[in-house]
Amino acid sequence: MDWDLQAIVRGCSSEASIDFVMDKPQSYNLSPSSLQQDVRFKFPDVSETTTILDELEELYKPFYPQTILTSTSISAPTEVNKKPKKLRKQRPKLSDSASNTDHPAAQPKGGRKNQHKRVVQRVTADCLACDKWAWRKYGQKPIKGSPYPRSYYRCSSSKGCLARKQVERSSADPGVFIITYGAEHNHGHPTRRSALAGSTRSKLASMSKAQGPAQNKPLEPASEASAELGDLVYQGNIKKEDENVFLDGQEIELVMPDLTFSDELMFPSLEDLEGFLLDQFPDHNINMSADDNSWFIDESVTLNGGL
DNA sequence: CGAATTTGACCTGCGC
DNA sequence: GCGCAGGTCAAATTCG
Repeated sequence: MDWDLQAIVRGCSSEASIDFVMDKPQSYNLSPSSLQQDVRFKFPDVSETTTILDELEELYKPFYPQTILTSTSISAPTEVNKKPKKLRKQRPKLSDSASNTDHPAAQPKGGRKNQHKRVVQRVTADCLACDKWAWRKYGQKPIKGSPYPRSYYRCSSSKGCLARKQVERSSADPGVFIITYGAEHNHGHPTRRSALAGSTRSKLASMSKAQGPAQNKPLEPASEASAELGDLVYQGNIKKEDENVFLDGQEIELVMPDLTFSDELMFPSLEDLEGFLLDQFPDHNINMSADDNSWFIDESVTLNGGL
């Protein structure tokens, strides 16, 4: 068996779930009492093994609504102390706004202390639009050693949200964008409907603009404007020989863990769970049954090519 | 006209 | 202490 694919890896780093062609049609079955991850794989060159739930939790922790946080690493939302309007050439000392330190993410500006609890993702341009948060660009800087500038975004979904993200095109692979998330949202994850009504400017407009006056920019605004939380994407060739699976010649381990966790911990309401599923399985049809409290995700692969 | 983006200035941390 | 680099601000600009 041998096929080319674009594997959508859900999670990050060493271990995650992956969508790929199955010999037999497969469906995901998630009950309200447990979420069962169907597939987990591990890269052989990574020694430390964590569960996919750890990865997912780590990945999404900064974006959880405060009410469903399971970790104490994220403080309760605090009122943002808005600094007084600054004059162009007379900005107040940052030490003046000492109350900003109430929030862990409200570190002094311009510094590099705000780098704890960061989530880094590598995504392709196709996957930049997976994020359902609304982001507003507030800066762009050339980065030493990289031909591409880094763009800075803050969350515009909620007033006072301290969530930040940086989007940078990989110098090694211009087709890959490196997204770094910092701070955390102090509000709930927007539903798909609300996200669609986001505040960002039309991507098409930016795209057309990118092809116009700003065409010499290293990083097109269209790409950045849609640069949102996405899945980690591996593009490669998967081969299956007997019981072994190889990704670009490297053997990967496929395991079927029996992992469960309480949805009550993760999703305070059915709507949150539905939103989560829609985000996690955007290419699947999610059938929700109120009778038996089950969610069925029809299998449809996000692959290029075939057998 | 309001909102998002652009872009130069400003601020801070870090290395030397 | 100084300079560099990264991160943020906010006026100007652009766009729907």
